[in-house]
Amino acid sequence: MSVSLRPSEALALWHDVTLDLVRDGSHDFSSRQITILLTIYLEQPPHTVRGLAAKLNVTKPVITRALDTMGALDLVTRRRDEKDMRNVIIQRTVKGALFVEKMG
Amino acid sequence: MSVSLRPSEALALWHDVTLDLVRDGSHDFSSRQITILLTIYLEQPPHTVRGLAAKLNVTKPVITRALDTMGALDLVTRRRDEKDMRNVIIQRTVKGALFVEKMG
DNA sequence: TATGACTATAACGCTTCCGTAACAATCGGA
DNA sequence: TCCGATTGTTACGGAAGCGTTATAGTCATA
Repeated sequence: MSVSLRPSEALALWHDVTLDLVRDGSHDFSSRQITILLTIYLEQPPHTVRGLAAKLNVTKPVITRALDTMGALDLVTRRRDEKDMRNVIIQRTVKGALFVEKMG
Repeated sequence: MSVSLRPSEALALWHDVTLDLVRDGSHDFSSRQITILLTIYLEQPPHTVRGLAAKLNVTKPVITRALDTMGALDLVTRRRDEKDMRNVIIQRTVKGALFVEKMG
């Protein structure tokens, strides 16, 4: 299944999605949080705090805090890297996958 | 010009756009603010504070605050309704139109 | 093993946003 | 002409995010 759309229609589609997210009111994510979530679920793993911070051009505490809040909602999980215990590997969850898929 | 895409590709596109917005760091809008902005520029006017609040399912002060911050950036303007001085009509600006178009 | 580099996180003060509640201005009908 | 209803805004206390800085744990190498 695919759709064909012009930029204006893409904006309208985007508008509809964010409108639903805002109207729903269940979660109140910031733009950064949504971007982090999409990065985790759309780009190839493994993801680390440092890697995400570098990719999004933000500081590391921003990533840590976002993972805290999303982890509390069970949208993301953290695990220490067995190979290098300094690293933290961000893992996807079923709930998070369903959430992202729902956006699509 | 148009593109054809499946839901997963739409998510990827969305990801790219928000990623650019976050990486750029020029403005740091919340999801609500972006949704309000898109509503103003994509849906048919006139827009009022009460109307936007009802449509987005948020309280009126949320709209007022968003209009304050976006008005400071010249992305939106307010004007009293001549017919009913209680109402405030939200108007688009050239700068705001360019910003929204840039997103598309 | 001792030291410096590197990772993620915690602590701090600051800013911004939230919802509730109160407020002033305006409308419209009794 | 009042007076209740409606509109947008402001005030307030609390919650959450930010960047900088400091800290604890881990690695790697001399």
